[in-house]
Amino acid sequence: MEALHPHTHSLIAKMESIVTLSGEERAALQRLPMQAQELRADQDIVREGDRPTRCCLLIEGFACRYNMTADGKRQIHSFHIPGEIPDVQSLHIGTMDHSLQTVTRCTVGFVTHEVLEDLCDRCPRLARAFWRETLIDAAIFRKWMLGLGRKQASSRMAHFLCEMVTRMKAVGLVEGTTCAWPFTQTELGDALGLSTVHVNRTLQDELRAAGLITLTKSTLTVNDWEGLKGLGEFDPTYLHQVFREAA
Amino acid sequence: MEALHPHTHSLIAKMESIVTLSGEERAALQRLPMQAQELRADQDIVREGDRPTRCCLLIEGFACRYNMTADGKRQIHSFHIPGEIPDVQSLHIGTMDHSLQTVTRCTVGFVTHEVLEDLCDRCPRLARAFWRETLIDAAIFRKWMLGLGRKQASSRMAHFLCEMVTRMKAVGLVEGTTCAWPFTQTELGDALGLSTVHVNRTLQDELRAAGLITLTKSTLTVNDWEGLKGLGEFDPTYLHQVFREAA
DNA sequence: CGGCGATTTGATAATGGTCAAGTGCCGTGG
DNA sequence: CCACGGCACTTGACCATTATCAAATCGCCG
Repeated sequence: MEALHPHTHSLIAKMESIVTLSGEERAALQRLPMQAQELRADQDIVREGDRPTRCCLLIEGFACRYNMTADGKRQIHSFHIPGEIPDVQSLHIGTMDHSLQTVTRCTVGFVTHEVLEDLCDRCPRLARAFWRETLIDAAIFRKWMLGLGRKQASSRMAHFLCEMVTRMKAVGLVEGTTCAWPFTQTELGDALGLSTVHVNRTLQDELRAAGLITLTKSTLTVNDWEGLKGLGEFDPTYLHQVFREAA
Repeated sequence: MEALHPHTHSLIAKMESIVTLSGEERAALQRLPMQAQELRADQDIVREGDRPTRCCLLIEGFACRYNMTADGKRQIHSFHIPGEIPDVQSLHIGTMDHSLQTVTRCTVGFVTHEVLEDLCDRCPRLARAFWRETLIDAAIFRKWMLGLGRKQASSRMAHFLCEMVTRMKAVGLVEGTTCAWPFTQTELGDALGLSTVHVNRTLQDELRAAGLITLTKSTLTVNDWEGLKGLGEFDPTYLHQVFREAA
């Protein structure tokens, strides 16, 4: 059975980072019918205005959700890691008010609303877990808003790095103090409300110069977790994870 | 029966703006056991770090939720109007990651988690409606993030005005093109990520000068809805209301 | 009438944006 | 194997939106 759906490992890892699953619930997730698909980087999965009839499970790779202004500026409001269903909300809200896009090459699994609703009916605790996940999403938005509205570029950036490392750690994507880093500086800017130029300068002058991190095109190493946490005023409580904070 | 709980009128008006209620559901809401209380302006109802065992129904008046930076700057991430339960999420997320505060004098009704969970069990469609409400909340956050990260002060402000008028209209708080306006310029700044001074200048130089609005301490009149909408790039779809847009 | 918070206005400073140009890295094709 | 092309990153110079500091006025409530 399991062999038929190796795709659910990341889903289960993610769910277990925010709730405790029973054996039955785990089994139900493992049997979740889905249509797997490979996608290239920078491809829209659903767009603002769409009325999807299925949700997208991110099996492997990274994705983001964003909105755009009339003059073409983009604001990314969330990044998604393997195991997440970035658009569960489409179950309850018909029309997309934003777009979902791959950041890297991705493996995704499409699950119909019908299947998910059936799952929620049969396993009310899973329904609550999905609700909980959307609520944590909203909590992340709130902290980002605090940064966008009231913090300096360097602090905002440090907070963002702490958040991503903590979330990745929860699903086993961090090795010691190092993790894969799939984001370009342009994407960082679109998430932090900064220009690419300023992202670059902030990384150089505030984070790398202070020895807080080592960041290459594809890898992030946190050299001084306490320093980074302090600069970003990061407190992981809002992620409401079952297991606490990265080291 | 009804006489015992005149407090549920605004709740029902709000619920009906986002879902269609059956008679039974309406009755269940009307009988909702709660402890009513009067609160002064600018009083915290729950604080970041609390682990509340009840939710707060806003019966009359306006409230806001906010976070603060270490150096005391405040970011308001939502305003709440009568009929809303700003902290429903505490049902599923134990620890508050932000604070809830009155903006004006308020009448609130405290409903225990127990009572709300029982209500959700007995009326699954109401549970879904609450979920839906938290999702709309998140949609509002996303649009605010677009403003905070990527729009100019004037556009952000115009969008905010459009949003509030549209939401108030949905629960009958708008008279023609005029509504009560309970927010100070400092509160506006804390919501829009601007200094009070700049809020004032933006109102003067961009919105009033262009004849878009008339704003006094306590009243807002929209003189040019289309102009305001245009400036704010406002499209009410994201509010996912059952009845569309203000006039 | 007095007092205090909210609003308004002026002057100056700073964070971060824009424009421009150059470097480095990596995959592709000859 | 090496040259080419494109994209991401980097750096410099200049500019603009918005913050900060300071002070005056308005308006409401007691």
